[in-house]
Amino acid sequence: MPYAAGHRTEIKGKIVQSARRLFNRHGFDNVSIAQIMAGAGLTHGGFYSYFKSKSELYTEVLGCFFTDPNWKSCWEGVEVDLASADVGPQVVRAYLSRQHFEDVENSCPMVALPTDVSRSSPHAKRAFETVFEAMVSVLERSSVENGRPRRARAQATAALCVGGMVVARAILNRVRADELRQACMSVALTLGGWHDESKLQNGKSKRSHRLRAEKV
Amino acid sequence: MPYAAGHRTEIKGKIVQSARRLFNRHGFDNVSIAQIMAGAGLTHGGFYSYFKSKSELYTEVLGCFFTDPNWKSCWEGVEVDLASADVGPQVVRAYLSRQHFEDVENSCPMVALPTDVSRSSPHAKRAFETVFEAMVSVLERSSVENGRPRRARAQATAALCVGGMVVARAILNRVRADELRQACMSVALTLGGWHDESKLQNGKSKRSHRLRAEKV
DNA sequence: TGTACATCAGTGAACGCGCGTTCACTGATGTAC
DNA sequence: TGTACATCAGTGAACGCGCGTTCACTGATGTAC
Repeated sequence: MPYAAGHRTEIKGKIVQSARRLFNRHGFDNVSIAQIMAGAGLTHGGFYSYFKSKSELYTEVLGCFFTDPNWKSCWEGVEVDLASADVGPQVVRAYLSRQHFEDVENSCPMVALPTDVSRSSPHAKRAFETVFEAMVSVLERSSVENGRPRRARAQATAALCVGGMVVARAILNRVRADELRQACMSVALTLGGWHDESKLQNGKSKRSHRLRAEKV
Repeated sequence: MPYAAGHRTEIKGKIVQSARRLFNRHGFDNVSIAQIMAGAGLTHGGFYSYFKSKSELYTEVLGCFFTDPNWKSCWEGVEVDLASADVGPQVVRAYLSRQHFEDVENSCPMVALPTDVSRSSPHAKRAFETVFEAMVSVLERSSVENGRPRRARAQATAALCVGGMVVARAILNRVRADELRQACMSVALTLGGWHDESKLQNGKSKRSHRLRAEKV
């Protein structure tokens, strides 16, 4: 038996990562199999020994983010510790960060590909749902009790994070995009109970200043 | 001069409407010019006497919704009166309604096409921005003063409406999608100051019941 | 250690297809008389 | 009212191109001796 045991697994991983980068940048339909395989250092012909079809790749790519234990590497430099009690505000800040806004290639697929998924197979939608539920679940566990249902708040917070990023990337004016991210971040932090209301009213607290200075 | 004066304007409108329906359903890239022209009752060859290129159509299609005085027709059966003082909650309810969720063809392009736009030309992004700003502006004017900046709240509310719909359409489970819309609607109404907080805590008010009965 | 070999990962030519775009032409139209 | 006509909206064949997918083949690999 030629080739080491883990060879195919390793190559398949390279193909998925190449596809993830290209899909994030150009969408499902504007990426050819030849491009994906070239990104993995291969030629197009070998693709079908790894996947039944192009659309089968969609599901695989969606699953490799957020639910993947290595997802943190996608946001290098942004600290998110899933074990921390502070994970809620950390996720919100990382998700709506300038870094995530700019790094389209390593973006969360919920930001880069949601409408592509809504036009895709039930398999892709299920994979998307899993990623979204994982995010809601993290936010829910971390949110502060305030009399309103935690789950509903967590769902709205997640939708706000995704929506804020999707819209910020679709508008032309960069200043407005930044303003939108900040507005969504502020409201999202309040929803989870991680933000002092007084800070939102005047924006003069230390934390607000720090956030602005860091250009988060 | 053969053909009446308004003939070309009328036909151009038909092409744009056909494109809007097809783009909403399949995205920019999965719709051919032949399909668009067929939807307007024409053949593909005539397209280039109306538009310089396919991508020029994107801008035109984005502009025809929301900023268009006739946009209301897109949500038949959902009452939204832009002159009303109550326009904020009306827009939120209509936007996150089941009807809007289901009627992909006549959907707001911000829900159906945001990632397509983020990969498109600056022209398309500017058109998207105009639509989004129009929505923010309506929400801002209608929102209730509560000590926090109205504009930031309006921006977050709009992002929440768009994000909630985008995610709801991308997940498989219909019940979860409904749950998500409701959660986003509830939070969005609170953000604008149009919702009694007490109603959110137990969901037993008349209004909550009416909303549920109407399956909004 | 060196060599011959079976395996199978990867190659690239070929397929049918539909796309965006162009253009010479057709024929429906309102006008002039 | 009826007819001949100039205009130009719309047609459809044709173009080059890149796509997803297939498949006969090549050659790199680890193993057996």
